Amino acid sequence: MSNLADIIENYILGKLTGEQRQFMILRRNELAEELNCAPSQISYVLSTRFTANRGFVVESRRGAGGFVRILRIPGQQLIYLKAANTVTEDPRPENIEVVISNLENHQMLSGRESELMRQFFRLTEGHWSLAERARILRKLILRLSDF
Amino acid sequence: MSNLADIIENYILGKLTGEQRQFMILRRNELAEELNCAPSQISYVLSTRFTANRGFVVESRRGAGGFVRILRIPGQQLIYLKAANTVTEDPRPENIEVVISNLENHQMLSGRESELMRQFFRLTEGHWSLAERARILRKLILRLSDF
DNA sequence: AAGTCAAAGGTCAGGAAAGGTCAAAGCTTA
DNA sequence: TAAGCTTTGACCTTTCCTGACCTTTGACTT
Repeated sequence: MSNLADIIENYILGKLTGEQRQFMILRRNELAEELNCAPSQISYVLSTRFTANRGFVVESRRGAGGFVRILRIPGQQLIYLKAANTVTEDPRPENIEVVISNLENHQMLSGRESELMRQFFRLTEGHWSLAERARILRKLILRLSDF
Repeated sequence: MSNLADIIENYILGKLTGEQRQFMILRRNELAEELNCAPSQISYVLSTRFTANRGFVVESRRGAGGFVRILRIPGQQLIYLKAANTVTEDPRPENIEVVISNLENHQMLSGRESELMRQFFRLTEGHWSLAERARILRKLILRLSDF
């Protein structure tokens, strides 16, 4: 029960919870060297353990001065993120309805807001590819989490 | 009454109750090797004996560094399981009475239920082998834990 | 300003190491 | 013998980890 992935996860979690931080920044290569592993292993852990569904957002920049920033998201925003993640690749009306009414149930959307979204997708049915509709719905939701 | 499945069950139960732990972690392949059986047999025992209804939760992870974690859920079902395990191989009336009244004391059997069981064994005395009576009593008790 | 370079981080396929499943054969017992 | 547990083995899925190769970014050159 202590493979590399766990060690890396604990290292990061330790920095986050131990120091009561809402975020942390690290250099991928540095950490890899410190923990004696391949840099890609850090990426692996980030993508499997620090997912949006688990309440994290990972941002990064490449090139000189590159970095990886890991943020933990507070509860409410998490609900939006989870909702965005339940949007399927080919969102049929039922899926859209599930997502919207779920948000409404969590009181993350007012009645008027949710009705607005419903109408929006009803009225634009067949206008874009399903993948495009998915992208739009996700973005709409994530946008909401900023207000 | 000591086939592989029982041995495995007792091994795990021993670790749990003997060391007063609320959980234990094991490697499926390791344990299989130690007990000289097929790994899938461990899975079999876990899925048949360490069920939620009997007060356990089993979690696992595959792949490198995989493991199996067995947790006992504090509470009621466990009492049934313990009772079933105190049934001796040759259950004389005294043993049966001890088991039943113990369950009654723990309020796991109503007065009517325990009387039902008492009568049942009284009325069938000498009908089967003692081993068979033991098997029946255990099953009765475990069945109760499912409700 | 444009081009070049070195220094990040990202991706992905593939091998290895677990554990999971399931059908079928083997036992036990009524 | 029928019913119901046990066991096993063949095959599947998941998770981990690395290395080769790709892309992005900032700094330096010209």
